[in-house]
Amino acid sequence: MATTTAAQDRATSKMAYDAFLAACPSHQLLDRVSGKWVTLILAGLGSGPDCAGEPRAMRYSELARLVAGVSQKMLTQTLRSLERDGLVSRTVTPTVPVTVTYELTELGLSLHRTMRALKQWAETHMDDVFASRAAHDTSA
Amino acid sequence: MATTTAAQDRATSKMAYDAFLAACPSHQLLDRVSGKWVTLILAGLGSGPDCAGEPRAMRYSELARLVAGVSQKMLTQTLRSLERDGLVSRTVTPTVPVTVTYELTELGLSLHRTMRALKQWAETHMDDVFASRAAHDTSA
DNA sequence: CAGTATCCAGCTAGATACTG
DNA sequence: CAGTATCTAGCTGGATACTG
Repeated sequence: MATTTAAQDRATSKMAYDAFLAACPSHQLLDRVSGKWVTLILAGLGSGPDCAGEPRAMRYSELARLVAGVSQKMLTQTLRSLERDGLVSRTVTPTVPVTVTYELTELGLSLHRTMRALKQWAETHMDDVFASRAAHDTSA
Repeated sequence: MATTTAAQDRATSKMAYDAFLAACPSHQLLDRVSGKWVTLILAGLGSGPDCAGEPRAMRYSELARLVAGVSQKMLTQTLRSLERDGLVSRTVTPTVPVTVTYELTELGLSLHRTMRALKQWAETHMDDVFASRAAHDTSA
C-alpha cells in the first residue's frame, strides 16, 4: 500500500505551490499593487492633481487632499511601503513647520506607465463586464 | 461664520470621493483582478497547465490540480465570478459523472494579454524592488 | 505640517463536512 | 466529478486621539 495518504499528498503539493507563489514575481507585484490605495497614490504622483497632467512631486497634505477618502494611517503606511520598495522618494525640507514631498522614482514611473495599460483595458472593456454581469444577474 | 464644520467638510469630500471610486473603471478592474486567485486561474486558462502554452479549456479538477493551493470554495467562487463577468465560459457535458470545462472568452483572453504586460514588468523590475527593500531594511 | 499609536469592525479566505 | 454549506481565524483598513 501507499506510504503517504491523499491528505499528505495534498499538503505537500500545497506547500510546494505556496513556495512557488512566494517566488513568482508576477504574484508579488499583484500583492504589492492591489492594496486599496497604492494605485491611487501612484496615479496621483504620476498624473498630477488633476489626474491627467505630468508626474510631479507632491506634499503629504496635497496627496491627502487629492486622495480624499484616505485616512492618515493608510496614506502614511502606503507611502512608507512604496518608499521601501524604491517606487517613491521622500524628501524632507527643514522649514518651519517641516515640508515633506513625495515623488515617483524612475522605477515608480515605469510601473505607473505599465499600469496605464491596465487603465486602458479598463476603460475599453469594463462596460462589457458590467453588461455581462447585468445579463447574468437578471437571468438568474 | 461657516455653516459647515471641518468634520462635515471632510465627510462630504470623502463621500464624493467614494462615489468617484465606485465609478472609476480602473479601480473596479483592480478590485476585480486583485483577488488572491483570479490571476492564477486566468493565467492557468490562458497559458495552459505548464503556464507557457496556448490558451485552452480545462476541467474543474484539472484547474484544481494546476492551482494547487486553492481550496474548493475559492476555486468555485472565483470561477463563478469570472463567468458572471463574461471573462470565462462554463460548459457542462452530461456524461456520467458530469464533465465541466472552463475556457477564456474573447474578453477574458484580451484581459489575459493585458495582464502579460504586468507580468513583463514584474519579471524585469521586481529584482530592483527587492534590492531596494533589502537596502532599506538593513539601513534601518 | 506631517506624522505616530491604539483599538476595533468587517471582510476574505481557509478548514471541514456533506451532496447530486 | 464537481460542487455546496457552515464556521471561524486572521488580516486590512477605518476611527480616534495624541506629538515633534
